[in-house]
Amino acid sequence: MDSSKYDFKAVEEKWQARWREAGLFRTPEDFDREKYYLLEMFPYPSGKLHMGHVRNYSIGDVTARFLKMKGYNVLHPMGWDAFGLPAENAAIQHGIHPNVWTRDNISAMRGQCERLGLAYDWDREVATCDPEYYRWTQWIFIQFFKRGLAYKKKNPVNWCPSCNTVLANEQVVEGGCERCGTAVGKRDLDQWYLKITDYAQRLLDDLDKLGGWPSKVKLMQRNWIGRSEGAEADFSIKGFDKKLRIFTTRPDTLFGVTYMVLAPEHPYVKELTDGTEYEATVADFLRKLQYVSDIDRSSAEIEKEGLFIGRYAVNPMNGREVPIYIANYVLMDYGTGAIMAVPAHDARDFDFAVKYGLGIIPVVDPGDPDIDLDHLREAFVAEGTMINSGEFDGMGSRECKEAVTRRLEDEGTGERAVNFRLRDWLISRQRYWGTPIPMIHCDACGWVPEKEENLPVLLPTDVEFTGKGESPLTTSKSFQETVCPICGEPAKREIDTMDTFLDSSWYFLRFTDAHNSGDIFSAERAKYWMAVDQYIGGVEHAILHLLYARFFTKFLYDIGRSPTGEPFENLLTQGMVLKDGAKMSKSLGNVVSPDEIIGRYGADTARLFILFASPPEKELEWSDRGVEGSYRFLNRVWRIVTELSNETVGLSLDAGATTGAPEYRELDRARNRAIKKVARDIGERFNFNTAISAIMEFVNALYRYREVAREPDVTLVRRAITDLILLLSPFAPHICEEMWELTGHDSALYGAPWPEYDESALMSSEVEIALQVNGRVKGRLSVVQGLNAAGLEAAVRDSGLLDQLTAGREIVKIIPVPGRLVNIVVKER
RNA sequence: GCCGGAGUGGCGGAAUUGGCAGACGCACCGGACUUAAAAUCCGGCGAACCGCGAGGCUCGUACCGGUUCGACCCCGGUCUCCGGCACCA
Repeated sequence: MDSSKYDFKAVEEKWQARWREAGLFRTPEDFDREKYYLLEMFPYPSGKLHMGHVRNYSIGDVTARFLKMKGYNVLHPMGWDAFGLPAENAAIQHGIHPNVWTRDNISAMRGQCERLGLAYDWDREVATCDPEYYRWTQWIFIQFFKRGLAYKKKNPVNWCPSCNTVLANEQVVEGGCERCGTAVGKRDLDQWYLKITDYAQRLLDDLDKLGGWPSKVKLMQRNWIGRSEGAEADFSIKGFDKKLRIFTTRPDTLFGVTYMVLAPEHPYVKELTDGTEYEATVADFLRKLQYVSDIDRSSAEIEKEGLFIGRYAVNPMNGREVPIYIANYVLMDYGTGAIMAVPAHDARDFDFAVKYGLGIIPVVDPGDPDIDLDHLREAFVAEGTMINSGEFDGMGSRECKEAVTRRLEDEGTGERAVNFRLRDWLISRQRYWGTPIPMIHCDACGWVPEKEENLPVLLPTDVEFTGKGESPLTTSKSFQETVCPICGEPAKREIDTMDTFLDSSWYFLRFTDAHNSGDIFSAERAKYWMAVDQYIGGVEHAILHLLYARFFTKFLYDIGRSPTGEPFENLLTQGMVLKDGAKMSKSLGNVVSPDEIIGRYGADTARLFILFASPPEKELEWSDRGVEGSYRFLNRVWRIVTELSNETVGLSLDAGATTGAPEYRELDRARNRAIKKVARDIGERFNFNTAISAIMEFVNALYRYREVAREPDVTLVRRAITDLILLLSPFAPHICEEMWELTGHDSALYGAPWPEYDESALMSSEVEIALQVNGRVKGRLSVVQGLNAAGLEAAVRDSGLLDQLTAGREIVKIIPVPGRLVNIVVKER
């Protein structure tokens, strides 16, 4: 063993064992102290951690250890998002029960966490597949059901033919399955939904309260919720007694309507065409559409297709009769499933009108001579002045929206309306390894929830995993056959399980009271710990997980359970870990395994590098050289500490006077500067990279001191290395514990108080300022500390440097900036 | 297409938010130690030009322009890259 290097393997194993034995990371239940709830997004137990996890948890761990040192009562738990498809696939492919596979993975990953030195309170560990956990997921579902927020509906749903299950809209990415990429089709299925749309407005409004969230994430959620303001209007249909209701965000353009479009699935379509000459062609069109929707939808944009259905609608504004079409570009599940088409002022309608030779009537004048209203080349969608709009002519289009809406309301032909893009959340999954939906179907009583005292509804074990056909739960008779909780007659259990996003929508609440067997969590504990003060995870969860978690929290708040309406006070979205400019992946062969790095350099090095290489929210480019640099740095610390401590062990910090030598003051200034900067960078800015560079500068100052100081001041040195160990300990806890012990401390380093700094030691009596001429630095001047502007200007004038700097040019003015510089403005020649 | 974000040395990145651009690290170069190498310690390191030299001088934060005594930072425009949404009426 090279004596200039520390034995990281021995050191890390030693301290991990000690921490474990001492139960050091347990969270005391001390409600009088100021709390800090720090949480990293819990992982899916795939089997091993990847570098993204290491980054995520290193950020969290440094913060947790720092806050603990700052005196907070810190809750820092970890758990497992343990339901999901890979476990089931393992069962199908290797014949391992999903539960066994999952448990094995969890213990492997827990071991990795420990080897990274992560200070988690494992006493609060939860796995969403624990019956004691999913019991409460089921309980929450029943509360939703009781309040009419969970319902079953037959609907065409997104179906992944490869995963054999339905997908939420959110899980369809560019027309393909989020998980496997297979083209998603449509199927008519009876499915459970959660009525998240009831919360759309609040989910939107409360984003404004989340000052500690990245604006990017808030914007993504805003767009996802997609609030649109406008109006609904009734068009009558000639020879038909029902009105056709449409939604529009542009009521101002009502006079420009030249045709109407219904979604092909609109219920009127059948009524309007049955028995007419159009019946056959319409049926044909629908069949074709079904086929189209089943093939690759991800390829860019689909050509707009439509069909006249032989009927005419009457414009409520001006009585104009316009033809009614059906077309693939109108969706049944947004608005009313029908639109008024204004080709002059809507890009989609314009395309369609051009293709089918339909009229284009401009009603908004852009006031731009370059735009020829009679021969529009594209739709004009911006604001302008109304034309061709009867009494509204000359009005600005913005006021016109209001005016038209008012007229619709006065005449009873419409009203103002708001629509959201957000749809209700489809939560049924035709899978085994998930939380069973605790519902029972009784022929007499309909859908009835399981009695709460009977929860959890356990996953049965007598199932077969074939990977074909329906959910494995269909193979368990004992599971399906039950009795109705209301009438006691034989009844059947729901065999679908829940989307795993439900499991992860409330786990942060369970951590506050993880093993409460009588209740979801105690009100007292939740009140103390909630909300999560800092949540840390990848941006990929910016929409789904974070939106669902907010929704659940609001619901639990409404029923008097959650003490807060928002779960996460502050959010940090960390960037990806890249290698050679690309995301690490097996197919690219650029994966760096955490185990390998820990084995070669130790956990302290891995943590240090990953935090030093880049600020947390940015992408991080993996660099083997950089890792070596971090390793070298730790060894450099080790050497100076062991060397200097030989001379200072056992010395009291209060001992002796210190010399006033310049090198003394310089080292002491470096120490104070580092304490201040590291605290600020960790605690306020989350800039771990600059915190580490501040520690490096401090170490460099120590080396410089050793180089220059003829007679090292032992008190000074001891204070410096003590504080150095404290500052570095959140980043590299193992080596720091070892050095702490080595330098004669007998108490644990974990949780030791963060050092104080002395502001006055940061000041030197003189400060060097820059002398600029016309903004360019031309010289320097030492002046006394704390000089105001006038004093600074006088000092420059008295210095006798002006003539030399200006070279005889006329001085226009002098701008002194205290503590920084003086700019002398001269006339250029 | 719409909405966001970002462009700083050979590389990762700093810059107290309008005040000395390039902290810290990587890579590279030089010196010390060594029989030698590695390791370590010390020093150098944006570019062009002038000077034997100490040093001087100009340019430089994607590009063009503006505001200002002073701009990586603010404003207008352009380009490139990344991310989100994508027929949402």
